[in-house]
Amino acid sequence: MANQSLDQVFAALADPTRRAIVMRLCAGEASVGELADPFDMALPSFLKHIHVLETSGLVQSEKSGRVRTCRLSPDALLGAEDWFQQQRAIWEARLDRFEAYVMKLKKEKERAAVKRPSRTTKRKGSE
Amino acid sequence: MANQSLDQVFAALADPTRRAIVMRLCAGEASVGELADPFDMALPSFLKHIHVLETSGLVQSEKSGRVRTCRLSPDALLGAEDWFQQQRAIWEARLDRFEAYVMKLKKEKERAAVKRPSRTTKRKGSE
DNA sequence: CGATTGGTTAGCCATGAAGCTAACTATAAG
DNA sequence: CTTATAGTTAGCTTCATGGCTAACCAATCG
Repeated sequence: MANQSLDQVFAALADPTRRAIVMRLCAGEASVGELADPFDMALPSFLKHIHVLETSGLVQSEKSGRVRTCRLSPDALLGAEDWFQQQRAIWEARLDRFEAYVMKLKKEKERAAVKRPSRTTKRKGSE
Repeated sequence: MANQSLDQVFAALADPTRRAIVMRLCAGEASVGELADPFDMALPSFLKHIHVLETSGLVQSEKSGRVRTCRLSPDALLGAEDWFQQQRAIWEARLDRFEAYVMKLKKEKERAAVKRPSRTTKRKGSE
């Protein structure tokens, strides 16, 4: 469910047109026509992008009269951002452990160097 | 250039298999075989995913002997995370402005209510 | 050397994504 | 009522993606 959503959010953001739309909507809501204006693209093609953004949950829209107004719905965006932050947390934890490991190795090497100087300490550093 | 890269990074992350690989690699490097093991997928299919991750810049790999070892290269990941943070910054700035605007409206309405009480104040709240 | 393991290449297929035009609906505007 | 505007639907083409099998290196192991 959340995975499904991540699939769709990332897929939606993989397209430069759609990223541009999201960026535009960050600055405030807009009608389909206003959104489509900067793009050299037929309206039906453009509408598909809007639809992709809607089904990904990144954008909501509502029609009043003959104009459809789109706004960003930031939840999906935040969800994706969370994913990055989780990965980064894991990554950084690992780096810390790795660094600690390297420091340990270094100290052991120093101690060994004191005990028996001049020996090409072979390091078996497979991760 | 950076846009091109964002395209590829987001496209890479739109696939659950590839996200799983990235998550796995956050915990440390691994060989192609180790990475492929949890997945019920033919090796050539799996290799394509690895390749997508490599061309997106998310993963680096190097072959020694007959085993190819993959590691995460966090730059692309951080680049994508930056994109989110920029959008969020813009979004939040807008929200602040919007809130200020609403507060202003509210105060004006209050002042108006004092001047001439009992009148259905029609709000022209477009944006 | 011969067999095994780990990865790779080539090529096929089905599906989906991204673009288009043409034609249609429905609300404003004159 | 008529026309223009804003969006929508249908249907087509083209190309990319994700999966497969079969066959092929190239290191290791026995």
